[in-house]
Amino acid sequence: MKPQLISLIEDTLSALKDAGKLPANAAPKVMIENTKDKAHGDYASNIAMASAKLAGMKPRDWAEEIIKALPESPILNKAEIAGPGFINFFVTEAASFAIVDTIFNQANKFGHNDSGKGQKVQVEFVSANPTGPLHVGHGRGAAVGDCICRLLEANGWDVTREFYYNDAGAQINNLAFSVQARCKGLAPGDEGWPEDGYRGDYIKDLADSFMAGDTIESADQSFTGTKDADDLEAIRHFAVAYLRREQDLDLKAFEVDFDVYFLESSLYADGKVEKTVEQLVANGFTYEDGGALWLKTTEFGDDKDRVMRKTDGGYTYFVPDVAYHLDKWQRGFKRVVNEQGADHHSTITRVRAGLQALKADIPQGYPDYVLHQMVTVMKGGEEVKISKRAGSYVTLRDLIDQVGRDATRYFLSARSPSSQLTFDIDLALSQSNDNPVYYIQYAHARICSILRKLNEQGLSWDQANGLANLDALSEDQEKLLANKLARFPEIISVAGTQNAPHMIANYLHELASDFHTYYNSHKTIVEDANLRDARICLTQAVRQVIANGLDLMGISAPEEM
RNA sequence: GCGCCCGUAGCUCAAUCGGAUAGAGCAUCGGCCUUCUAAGCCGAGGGUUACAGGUUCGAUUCCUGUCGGGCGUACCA
Repeated sequence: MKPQLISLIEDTLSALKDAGKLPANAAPKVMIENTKDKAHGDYASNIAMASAKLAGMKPRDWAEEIIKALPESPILNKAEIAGPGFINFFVTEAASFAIVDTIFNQANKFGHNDSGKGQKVQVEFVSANPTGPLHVGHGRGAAVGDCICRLLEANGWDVTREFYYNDAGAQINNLAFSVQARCKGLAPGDEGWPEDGYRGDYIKDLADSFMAGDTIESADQSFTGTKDADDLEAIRHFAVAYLRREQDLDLKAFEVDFDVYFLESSLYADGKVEKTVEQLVANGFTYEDGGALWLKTTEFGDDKDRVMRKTDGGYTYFVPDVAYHLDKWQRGFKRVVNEQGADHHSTITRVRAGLQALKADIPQGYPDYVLHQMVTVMKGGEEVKISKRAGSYVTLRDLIDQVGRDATRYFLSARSPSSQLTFDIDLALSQSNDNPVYYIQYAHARICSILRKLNEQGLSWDQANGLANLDALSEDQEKLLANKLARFPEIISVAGTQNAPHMIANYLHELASDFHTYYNSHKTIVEDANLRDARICLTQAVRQVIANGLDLMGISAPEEM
């Protein structure tokens, strides 16, 4: 509907140019907005206010000229001036309800577009270190990241989901030391317990499993505990495999799948880290100081240079990160989105600086980042501090077990990623019936029940007859619903370009609300077969759009509740 | 100190990259089930959008400053 109105206005403007009322070189951008109040019509445009100066007239007078010059159109009932110079468009019923037919034709593809043109995009998300089970913060990353992937796919992109495992480096050493201490019967606080060791109970479970000689089967490897508490290398391998398996189970419970699990250790094994360092040195962006090798990140907007190679010979974390992103680029991903927690935002400058310093013709803003703010977990009216090392945190799997996958996904992705999020466990548990996700799912189930009820009454739904009788829909709420349905493609487009999954949640809630209101005031199964078929068409279209929207969030659309 | 994110109803959050009277949910109060699922609907109260300026036809949105909160500011990741 919007594109049609835009071209209508563009035609009008060029006619006005021909008439000499607008400079021929003027090219105001025509924008059509959704109205909040139906007294303002179905759609509105600010074109008169935006181009009044060009025409040398007052906005309202100019709006008058534009309206007079509007050609006749089958989609338009009337257009009128309002407020400071808005032009409000009142669309015909036929034009509004045409969306129902479109929805049936496109079914589960309704709302999708091909603006991505099948180009490759890689989305890296979660990327938790294999040093413990996934917690709520990872859950937010998983929910938001997966939803971004689905949105990109709906916008025509070829998406690769990728998880980067930091299975090398100091944190892993720390993990190995912690497990080894447990293997030797030590507990946190004991003499000999590693400083900053991981204290969680899962470390003890892990150690017990190692000492029992268990075999761990994870995604791409198998490793058996050697029962030798002095064999640190074996402990390290075992611990990483063990925790990877745990995280795989967490993700499976959340129904988040990845196409690629990328191991940091492989960058070392393949010599990619060394190669990256050599290139940076060759390009003259490094220097030695105090026994360490530094990267001149200040030449790329950082406030101080950063250490690449420590005095102990090991690389700092961002060096393999640069190598990793070079690898992404070389794999042909012209677009990359990294979804990660805001506590890691300092890596952005360093990774981008490193990529620029490689002189590999990688664009300056590469890669894109979506940072989600911290999740505060409330339980018993108190904040649960998330600390992996202290072992006190709410795991993602706990949450899914208690609240359910759908509700967990909804809570974690229904808010703007840039806003801090409070996850109140008690609220999610004790008032689970008030979870907003049920409100949306209930609308879907209700619509499904209409068809069941119809069958019980020995009636059937003649879809073709309904489509032929859409003009029987004369209620304001019906037109409101149709117009809301027509907005879905726009929401997908905007949410996709802005990496804003929460817009889908908001839209679905609005649509469900409009439907519930309609459902309560007008019966769908009425005597008049034409009206009945038409109403079922409308509600089934609503059902399709709710199902499509929930699918974008990775949430199920139940047929009954 | 510096950088990033944020500040909207009692609480948790929206507001489609500047639009008309700032919206939902929870909580509070009052109505609606012999009729398609009451996990629902209808209504009421609740706001100087932290504060002060600026930009323009128009600002919750953009700019500057102040205050307040979170995160970062490692030869941890």
